[in-house]
Amino acid sequence: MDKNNALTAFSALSQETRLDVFRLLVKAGETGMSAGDIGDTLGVRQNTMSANLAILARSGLIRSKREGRSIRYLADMDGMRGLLAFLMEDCCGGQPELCQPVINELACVC
Amino acid sequence: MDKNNALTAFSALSQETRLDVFRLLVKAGETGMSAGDIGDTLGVRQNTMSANLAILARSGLIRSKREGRSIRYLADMDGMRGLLAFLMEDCCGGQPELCQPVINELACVC
DNA sequence: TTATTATATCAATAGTTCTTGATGTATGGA
DNA sequence: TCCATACATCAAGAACTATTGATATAATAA
Repeated sequence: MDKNNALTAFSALSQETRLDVFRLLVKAGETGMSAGDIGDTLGVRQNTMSANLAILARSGLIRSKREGRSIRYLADMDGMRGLLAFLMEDCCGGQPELCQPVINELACVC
Repeated sequence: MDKNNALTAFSALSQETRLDVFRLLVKAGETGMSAGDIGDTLGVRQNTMSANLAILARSGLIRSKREGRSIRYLADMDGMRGLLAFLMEDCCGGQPELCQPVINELACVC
């Protein structure tokens, strides 16, 4: 993960539809969802959703798998991990107790 | 943390100077850095940096403390925790093992 | 008070991003 | 082959964002 990857990822998450999509796919887990179902669930037009899914996919936060006529999208947890690691690199000026609560909060929602 | 807070935060991190500032302040830890030192370190003009610091502060990712003529900025780890918790809410379709690696990666850099 | 240092705000321009209608491509069924 | 379904791409206008020079404010020192 370099700086440009990170910028692309944060930019991807800074738009309402794409943030909704990512959170929906986080909830969906390994199963993921088809592009059409995502669009229907969020009430977003086909071409708008397709453009936004492409942006999320390019950012490394989601991946896709063609299944017949549909394409299934899934949250990419490796991409997410890389992003957080980049962001928190050398964190807290050598005082881990400052960012430990971040980790704890994350742990408890899983 | 609601969706608008999250969008504001990701938008704040999606611009190069602001991402640099946040990572610099993460490294600086509790000590933080003055606005001027941040600008000098990153080679960004005064008014541009001021505008970018204001955006980061409004996003809840950094906070500030006036000290005489200077203003000291610090990464806000509570804000960061809230953002991650929002993003990972109800994650992994009930299968915690999928996002545990994210947490582990974070843990080891502290 | 006047000057200096440190930072913030303003208004305008330049650049970027979003959405949309229209159209293209891929897959599978009749 | 022809059609329907599922999704992607394109071009253009609208909306948003970033940077800049100029200026304002806040704290302090002379």
